[in-house]
Amino acid sequence: MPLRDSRRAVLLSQKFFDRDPRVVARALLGKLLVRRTPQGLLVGRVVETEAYLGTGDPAAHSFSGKTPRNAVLFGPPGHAYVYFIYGNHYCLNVSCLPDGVPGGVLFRALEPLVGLETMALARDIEWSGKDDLRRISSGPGRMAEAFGITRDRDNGKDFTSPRSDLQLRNDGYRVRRVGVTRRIGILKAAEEPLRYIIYGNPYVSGPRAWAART
DNA sequence: ATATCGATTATCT
DNA sequence: GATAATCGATATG
Repeated sequence: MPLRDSRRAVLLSQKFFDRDPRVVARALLGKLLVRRTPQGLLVGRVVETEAYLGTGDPAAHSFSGKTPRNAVLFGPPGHAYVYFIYGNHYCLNVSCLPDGVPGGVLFRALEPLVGLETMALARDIEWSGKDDLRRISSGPGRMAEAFGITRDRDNGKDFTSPRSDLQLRNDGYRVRRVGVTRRIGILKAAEEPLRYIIYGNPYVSGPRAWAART
Protein backbone atom coordinates (compact mmCIF):
# COMPACT_ATOMS: atom_id res chain seq x y z
CA MET A 1 0.00 0.00 0.00
CA PRO A 2 2.42 2.66 -1.13
CA LEU A 3 1.46 6.24 -0.44
CA ARG A 4 1.98 7.93 -3.78
CA ASP A 5 2.05 11.59 -2.71
CA SER A 6 -0.56 12.81 -0.28
CA ARG A 7 -0.16 16.44 -1.37
CA ARG A 8 -0.67 15.67 -5.04
CA ALA A 9 -3.60 13.33 -4.37
CA VAL A 10 -6.74 14.97 -5.65
CA LEU A 11 -9.07 16.76 -3.25
CA LEU A 12 -12.54 15.23 -3.00
CA SER A 13 -15.22 17.62 -4.28
CA GLN A 14 -18.43 18.75 -2.64
CA LYS A 15 -20.27 16.66 -5.23
CA PHE A 16 -18.61 13.53 -3.87
CA PHE A 17 -20.49 14.05 -0.59
CA ASP A 18 -23.77 15.15 -2.15
CA ARG A 19 -25.03 11.55 -2.21
CA ASP A 20 -26.67 8.97 0.04
CA PRO A 21 -24.52 8.34 3.16
CA ARG A 22 -24.36 4.62 2.26
CA VAL A 23 -22.78 5.45 -1.07
CA VAL A 24 -20.40 7.98 0.45
CA ALA A 25 -19.39 5.66 3.30
CA ARG A 26 -18.41 2.95 0.86
CA ALA A 27 -16.69 5.37 -1.51
CA LEU A 28 -14.61 6.87 1.31
CA LEU A 29 -12.82 3.57 1.97
CA GLY A 30 -9.25 3.87 0.75
CA LYS A 31 -9.25 7.69 0.62
CA LEU A 32 -6.79 9.82 2.59
CA LEU A 33 -7.63 11.99 5.58
CA VAL A 34 -5.11 14.84 5.51
CA ARG A 35 -4.51 17.22 8.41
CA ARG A 36 -2.12 20.16 8.32
CA THR A 37 -0.85 21.11 11.76
CA PRO A 38 1.82 23.45 13.09
CA GLN A 39 3.78 20.30 14.00
CA GLY A 40 3.57 18.97 10.47
CA LEU A 41 1.46 16.89 8.14
CA LEU A 42 -0.76 14.04 9.32
CA VAL A 43 -2.16 11.50 6.86
CA GLY A 44 -4.21 8.36 7.37
CA ARG A 45 -6.03 6.04 5.00
CA VAL A 46 -9.73 5.50 5.71
CA VAL A 47 -10.35 1.80 6.41
CA GLU A 48 -13.67 1.84 8.30
CA THR A 49 -16.81 4.01 8.11
CA GLU A 50 -20.44 4.00 9.20
CA ALA A 51 -23.41 5.56 7.44
CA TYR A 52 -26.02 7.49 9.42
CA LEU A 53 -29.12 8.22 7.41
CA GLY A 54 -30.50 11.62 8.30
CA THR A 55 -34.16 10.73 8.45
CA GLY A 56 -35.74 7.40 9.28
CA ASP A 57 -32.61 6.21 11.11
CA PRO A 58 -33.21 6.21 14.89
CA ALA A 59 -29.46 5.90 15.52
CA ALA A 60 -28.64 9.12 13.66
CA HIS A 61 -28.15 12.30 15.68
CA SER A 62 -30.34 14.11 13.17
CA PHE A 63 -33.29 11.74 13.70
CA SER A 64 -35.21 14.05 16.06
CA GLY A 65 -34.64 17.22 14.10
CA LYS A 66 -32.16 20.06 13.92
CA THR A 67 -30.51 21.32 17.13
CA PRO A 68 -27.43 23.48 17.74
CA ARG A 69 -25.34 20.32 18.19
CA ASN A 70 -26.27 18.53 14.97
CA ALA A 71 -26.77 21.57 12.73
CA VAL A 72 -23.81 20.66 10.49
CA LEU A 73 -25.55 17.45 9.44
CA PHE A 74 -28.34 19.62 8.01
CA GLY A 75 -25.93 21.94 6.18
CA PRO A 76 -24.06 21.61 2.88
CA PRO A 77 -22.22 18.34 2.09
CA GLY A 78 -18.54 17.79 2.80
CA HIS A 79 -18.36 19.52 6.17
CA ALA A 80 -17.01 18.17 9.48
CA TYR A 81 -19.50 17.21 12.17
CA VAL A 82 -17.65 16.67 15.44
CA TYR A 83 -19.41 15.56 18.60
CA PHE A 84 -18.31 14.74 22.13
CA ILE A 85 -19.34 11.42 23.63
CA TYR A 86 -19.13 9.54 26.94
CA GLY A 87 -17.45 12.51 28.59
CA ASN A 88 -14.12 11.54 27.03
CA HIS A 89 -14.05 11.26 23.29
CA TYR A 90 -14.59 13.17 20.09
CA CYS A 91 -15.90 11.56 16.92
CA LEU A 92 -15.45 12.86 13.38
CA ASN A 93 -18.12 12.74 10.67
CA VAL A 94 -18.67 14.28 7.27
CA SER A 95 -22.02 15.72 6.22
CA CYS A 96 -23.72 14.22 3.17
CA LEU A 97 -26.66 15.08 0.89
CA PRO A 98 -27.60 18.60 -0.24
CA ASP A 99 -27.99 21.63 2.01
CA GLY A 100 -31.12 21.22 4.10
CA VAL A 101 -31.16 17.41 3.96
CA PRO A 102 -29.49 15.67 6.94
CA GLY A 103 -27.12 12.72 6.69
CA GLY A 104 -23.53 11.82 7.47
CA VAL A 105 -20.71 9.32 7.65
CA LEU A 106 -18.76 8.50 10.82
CA PHE A 107 -15.03 7.84 10.39
CA ARG A 108 -14.21 4.82 12.55
CA ALA A 109 -10.63 3.85 11.73
CA LEU A 110 -7.56 4.92 9.78
CA GLU A 111 -4.34 3.29 8.74
CA PRO A 112 -1.70 5.79 9.92
CA LEU A 113 0.68 6.80 7.11
CA VAL A 114 2.36 10.15 7.76
CA GLY A 115 3.19 11.88 11.06
CA LEU A 116 3.27 8.66 13.07
CA GLU A 117 5.35 10.16 15.85
CA THR A 118 3.06 13.17 16.24
CA MET A 119 0.00 10.94 16.31
CA ALA A 120 1.52 8.61 18.88
CA LEU A 121 2.37 11.60 21.05
CA ALA A 122 -1.20 12.91 20.80
CA ARG A 123 -2.45 9.46 21.79
CA ASP A 124 -0.01 9.26 24.68
CA ILE A 125 1.53 6.07 23.30
CA GLU A 126 5.22 5.58 23.92
CA TRP A 127 6.90 5.61 20.51
CA SER A 128 9.52 2.94 19.95
CA GLY A 129 9.67 3.25 16.16
CA LYS A 130 6.89 0.90 15.22
CA ASP A 131 5.28 -0.20 18.49
CA ASP A 132 1.68 -1.10 17.93
CA LEU A 133 0.54 1.01 15.00
CA ARG A 134 -2.94 -0.40 15.42
CA ARG A 135 -3.46 1.45 18.69
CA ILE A 136 -2.95 4.86 17.06
CA SER A 137 -6.14 5.25 15.05
CA SER A 138 -8.27 2.10 15.06
CA GLY A 139 -11.50 3.36 16.61
CA PRO A 140 -13.41 6.63 16.23
CA GLY A 141 -12.23 8.15 19.53
CA ARG A 142 -8.66 7.05 18.91
CA MET A 143 -8.34 8.49 15.42
CA ALA A 144 -9.88 11.77 16.54
CA GLU A 145 -7.34 12.01 19.33
CA ALA A 146 -4.46 11.08 17.02
CA PHE A 147 -5.46 13.85 14.61
CA GLY A 148 -6.14 16.39 17.37
CA ILE A 149 -9.80 16.70 16.40
CA THR A 150 -11.99 18.69 18.81
CA ARG A 151 -15.43 20.22 18.51
CA ASP A 152 -14.22 23.76 19.23
CA ARG A 153 -11.49 23.52 16.64
CA ASP A 154 -13.03 21.49 13.84
CA ASN A 155 -16.81 21.34 13.90
CA GLY A 156 -18.20 22.85 10.69
CA LYS A 157 -14.91 22.84 8.73
CA ASP A 158 -15.12 22.33 4.97
CA PHE A 159 -13.27 19.14 3.95
CA THR A 160 -13.42 20.17 0.29
CA SER A 161 -11.69 23.57 0.44
CA PRO A 162 -8.11 23.78 -0.86
CA ARG A 163 -7.37 26.09 2.06
CA SER A 164 -8.80 23.79 4.73
CA ASP A 165 -6.41 22.17 7.21
CA LEU A 166 -8.69 19.13 7.19
CA GLN A 167 -9.11 17.46 3.79
CA LEU A 168 -10.04 14.22 2.10
CA ARG A 169 -8.02 13.17 -0.93
CA ASN A 170 -7.89 10.41 -3.53
CA ASP A 171 -4.44 9.02 -4.32
CA GLY A 172 -5.73 6.31 -6.63
CA TYR A 173 -5.62 3.51 -4.07
CA ARG A 174 -7.92 0.66 -5.08
CA VAL A 175 -9.92 -1.21 -2.46
CA ARG A 176 -10.01 -4.90 -3.30
CA ARG A 177 -12.91 -6.05 -1.20
CA VAL A 178 -15.45 -4.22 0.96
CA GLY A 179 -17.04 -5.79 4.03
CA VAL A 180 -20.41 -4.70 5.41
CA THR A 181 -21.57 -5.35 9.00
CA ARG A 182 -23.94 -3.98 11.57
CA ARG A 183 -22.91 -0.73 13.24
CA ILE A 184 -20.93 -0.74 16.47
CA GLY A 185 -21.76 0.76 19.85
CA ILE A 186 -25.41 1.59 19.26
CA LEU A 187 -28.66 0.16 20.58
CA LYS A 188 -31.19 1.69 18.19
CA ALA A 189 -31.37 0.22 14.67
CA ALA A 190 -28.35 -1.91 15.55
CA GLU A 191 -29.07 -4.59 12.98
CA GLU A 192 -28.81 -2.36 9.92
CA PRO A 193 -25.81 -3.29 7.74
CA LEU A 194 -24.33 0.20 7.57
CA ARG A 195 -20.71 -0.30 8.66
CA TYR A 196 -18.15 -0.54 5.86
CA ILE A 197 -14.63 -1.88 6.15
CA ILE A 198 -11.71 -2.69 3.90
CA TYR A 199 -11.96 -6.45 4.20
CA GLY A 200 -9.01 -7.97 6.00
CA ASN A 201 -7.32 -4.65 6.74
CA PRO A 202 -5.48 -4.91 10.10
CA TYR A 203 -6.30 -1.32 11.14
CA VAL A 204 -10.07 -1.87 11.30
CA SER A 205 -11.41 -1.46 14.86
CA GLY A 206 -13.06 -4.06 17.03
CA PRO A 207 -12.72 -7.81 17.27
CA ARG A 208 -10.68 -9.56 14.57
CA ALA A 209 -13.33 -12.06 13.54
CA TRP A 210 -16.23 -10.33 11.84
CA ALA A 211 -18.48 -12.21 9.48
CA ALA A 212 -18.02 -9.68 6.74
CA ARG A 213 -18.92 -9.95 3.10
CA THR A 214 -18.88 -7.94 -0.06
C1' DA B 1 -10.04 -14.96 22.82
C1' DT B 2 -14.64 -12.60 24.91
C1' DA B 3 -17.08 -10.16 28.75
C1' DT B 4 -17.93 -6.57 31.96
C1' DC B 5 -17.31 -2.19 33.97
C1' DG B 6 -15.99 2.67 35.29
C1' DA B 7 -14.78 7.21 33.64
C1' DT B 8 -16.88 11.83 32.68
C1' DT B 9 -19.87 15.52 30.44
C1' DA B 10 -22.84 17.67 26.65
C1' DT B 11 -27.31 17.23 25.40
C1' DC B 12 -32.01 16.41 25.72
C1' DT B 13 -36.50 14.89 28.43
C1' DG C 1 -32.05 12.62 35.71
C1' DA C 2 -30.91 9.53 31.88
C1' DT C 3 -28.48 8.68 28.05
C1' DA C 4 -24.60 8.11 24.77
C1' DA C 5 -22.05 6.65 17.07
C1' DT C 6 -16.02 4.95 23.23
C1' DC C 7 -11.81 3.52 25.50
C1' DG C 8 -8.85 1.16 28.56
C1' DA C 9 -8.41 -1.84 32.28
C1' DT C 10 -9.58 -6.00 34.50
C1' DA C 11 -11.29 -10.63 34.86
C1' DT C 12 -11.98 -15.10 33.05
C1' DG C 13 -11.69 -19.28 29.52
